[in-house]
Formats: sequence, structure tokens, C-alpha cells
Amino acid sequence: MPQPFSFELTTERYRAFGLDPVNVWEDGRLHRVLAGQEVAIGEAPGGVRIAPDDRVLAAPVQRLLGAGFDLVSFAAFAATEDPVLARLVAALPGLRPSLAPDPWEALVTSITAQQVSLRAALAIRARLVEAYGVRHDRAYAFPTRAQVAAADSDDLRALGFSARKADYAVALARAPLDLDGLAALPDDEIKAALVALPGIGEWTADWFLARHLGRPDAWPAGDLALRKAVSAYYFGGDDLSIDETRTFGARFGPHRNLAAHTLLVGLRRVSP
DNA sequence: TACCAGGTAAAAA
DNA sequence: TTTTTACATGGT
Repeated sequence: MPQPFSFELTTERYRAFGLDPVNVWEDGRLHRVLAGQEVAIGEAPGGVRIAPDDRVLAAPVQRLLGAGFDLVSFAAFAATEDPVLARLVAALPGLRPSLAPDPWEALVTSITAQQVSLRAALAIRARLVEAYGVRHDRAYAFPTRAQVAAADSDDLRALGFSARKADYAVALARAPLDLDGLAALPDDEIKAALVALPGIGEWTADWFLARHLGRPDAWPAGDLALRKAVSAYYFGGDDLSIDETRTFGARFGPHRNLAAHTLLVGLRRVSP
């Protein structure tokens, strides 16, 4: 892994919101299915150890752990431009945003998380995974797009989806859109393509850029937790509107994704 | 028991 | 055009 890197901080989100059958945390290792097989990712001096030891898996694991982010430039930016952010960066050394490996998984996960707490979202998503996903060893493969396309909206409602979220997920599964192909487009075109789908608004599209594609300047201004974090660290706890949060984010360009992630983890880990 | 939680779309004003 | 409302679940 490129340095700096903290395995503990980067994997924090896999332990923060409850049990996840897709990203299984057990005995200090993250188990999940990548490229059709289950891997166990554990800490090693200066990086990670992957089991089974397979060079083919090294690239997707690095991507999963946010290896593509330029933490050196970000830390230099924070140190010179923003004392508040600099304090958080210093308190969270080596924190990288982990990325959802698959665009379909990223979008369905976000749909489940719309409006509700991440714990509630995870509980519902877990039922979807256990109903439609395939279990490998300790981790489930996320249900495929074809599996959900073949399902009924009522099937998803039975798992705790609202009627509308069930419709969104099935419609996404059946939509004639090449989700992998989105990666070739610039941020604004990806957002336009996604927001055109039912149930995908700006928040979901922004998180797709941030936590699936790892785009450096993604900034989910509509995110309630991000608004709370900006409020807590910069405005003494006074509420911010979505527009105010979007405007405020300009100060973090071109590192808005790392800034957002740092603020969100900061909210859980570093007192304002 | 209420109320809030890492939104979205449609109805109402 | 802007504001209000329904949505379904889990945690407190």
C-alpha cells in the first residue's frame, strides 16, 4: 500500500454500523468476495496481507482500501490551507476512503441507506444479501444485478424495503445502462446519467462518485452526516443547509472527497 | 412512546 | 417556483 496507510482507520466503517454479510469483519481481518472468490484482508507491516496469496487480487484489494487517493497532497493542503482540517488529518493518519468494488452494489447499498440510519440500512441490506446472495466461506457475494432484475418489487418489500425503494432497486436492475461504463465519464456526466434513473438523486450520485469511483473532488453536500460534521467543526454546531454545505465544500477543492471522508470519520472519532 | 436517522419524488401551496 | 408530505425500519 502507498503510505501513509492505516488499516485500522480505513476499515473502521466495516465495524461501525453493525454486522454486514458482504464485508465480514472477523478476528482482525476483512472477509469479502472479490473477483468471484472470497479473500481475507489483514494487516501487515506497512500494508496488508491477502489470503489466499494471489497476485491477481492485489489490485482490487488496493483499490478497495483507497490506494488511489493522494494523501500526501491532501495532508499538505490541509496543513497550509485549513487548520481545522489539519487537526483532523493529524488525528486520523493514514485514513483512506474504502471503495465499493462494484457499481451495482454501490448503488443498491446507497438506495437502502436513503433517509434512514446506516444501522437500519445495513439490517435491510443484510436481508437482501442473505435472500439473494451466494455465501462463500464467511462472506456473501452481493446479489447480482440479474438476480434482482428477476425478482419482484414485492419480494424486496418482504425484506423491509419500502415500496418505493423496492421499485427503485428493481428498476435499476432492469435499466438499460452500462454501470461499468460510467467510469469512463467525467463526474458531471456520471451524475446526469444516474440522476435520470428513478430513485437516484444527487446524494446517491455523489456517493457513487466518492465511494465507488473514488473521484478526488466528489462532495456529497446533501449528506446529513456531512452537514452535521461541517457544522460541528466549522460552525459551532449550527445547522447548515444543503446549499450552504455545497458552497462551503469549495474550500476543499480539489480534495473534497478526502475532506468529506475525514470530516465524517472525524465525527465518530475526534471531538470538535 | 415518540422521534430521528449519511433522501427522493410527487403533491400542494 | 418553492414547500410539504409519505415512505418503512432500527435504535434510543
